[in-house]
Amino acid sequence: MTSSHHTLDDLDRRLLALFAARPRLGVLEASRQLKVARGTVQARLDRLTAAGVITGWGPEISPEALGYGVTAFVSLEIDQSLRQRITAHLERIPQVLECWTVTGNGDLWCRLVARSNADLQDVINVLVADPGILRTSTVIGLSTEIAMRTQPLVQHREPRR
Amino acid sequence: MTSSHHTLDDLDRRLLALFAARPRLGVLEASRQLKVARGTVQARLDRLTAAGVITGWGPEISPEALGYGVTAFVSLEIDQSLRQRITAHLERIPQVLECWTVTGNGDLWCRLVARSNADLQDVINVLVADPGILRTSTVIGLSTEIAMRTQPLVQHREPRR
DNA sequence: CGGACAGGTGGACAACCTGACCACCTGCCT
DNA sequence: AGGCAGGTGGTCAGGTTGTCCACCTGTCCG
Repeated sequence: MTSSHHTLDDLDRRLLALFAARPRLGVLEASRQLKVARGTVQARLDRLTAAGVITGWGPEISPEALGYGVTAFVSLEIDQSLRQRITAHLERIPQVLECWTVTGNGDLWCRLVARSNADLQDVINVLVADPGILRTSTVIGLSTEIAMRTQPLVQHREPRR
Repeated sequence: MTSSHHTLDDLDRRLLALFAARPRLGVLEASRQLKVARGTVQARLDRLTAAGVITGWGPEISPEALGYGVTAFVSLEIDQSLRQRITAHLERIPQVLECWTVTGNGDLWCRLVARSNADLQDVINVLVADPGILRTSTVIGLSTEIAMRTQPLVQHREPRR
């Protein structure tokens, strides 16, 4: 089931930590710092990418720096038969950054951003324009306690089971 | 208030779209594709970074590929006076990928990952080990309808107001 | 035991890219 | 008119990349 997943060894972890800290580092420089051959770093990177562990190197964008200072989480209760259309609808709204189908009453769960609380209202209005959306409940993010991170997970050594 | 934010022009947008599509592209190659001088690309990138729009170039890691196939969202109701200690506690749990203070009953909102539903229970047990956590409610992510994205926002042209 | 195999090493090469300059042009604000 | 930010092409030396290669090591297996 949760079968084929890549298991990291120590070098992988050091590699990922290094690149997380200094992403624009070249392969050669990285190999020097890790004290391994350049080819090794290259091979590891290729393998991690092939395994899907590394999904990209994209520039990370801060919505906040673009003026979208408000983040909100919205639960949507929807007409299940219209799910397809609704997700397509959501996809078309740029302020919807993320969306999951979840267990519980809220059938869908979305992350929104907006320029202000007033703007948030506008965004939600666009969002609920689809009549397949029966009910929504919104929660506003006040402050980030832990920003999205994966390094602790990467560095985490699962105890032998 | 939501004052100083960087406004993107057309070139910025094209630049970001290009690098989002092919992140490992060099500055020179990018300048060719965008048909501008190399220095321009360099300057834009520097400015976007200085403005905080680009926050990083880190390798993006897929928890899923590492075997953490279960994602859950947890709302925590906490003893407010212990907030500090609690967030410190959460920070120490690798499976907590993200955490916000939010409006509403759930005082904190967290994103967790786990290797399986059984493992999720273990993670939650660790999480609620802190007695300052009064109540939790968990919702499991069943499927990703829209994966975390910022490009639509970047490409979005706000209508003149 | 001997082989096959994956993965590491160090070295070599030409082709290419980077960072740091420069002089110069343009549009815009004052 | 002057100042200034930002764009353009160009130069340069030095570093980096992709791609080979031969070779070594540990492990799994018939």
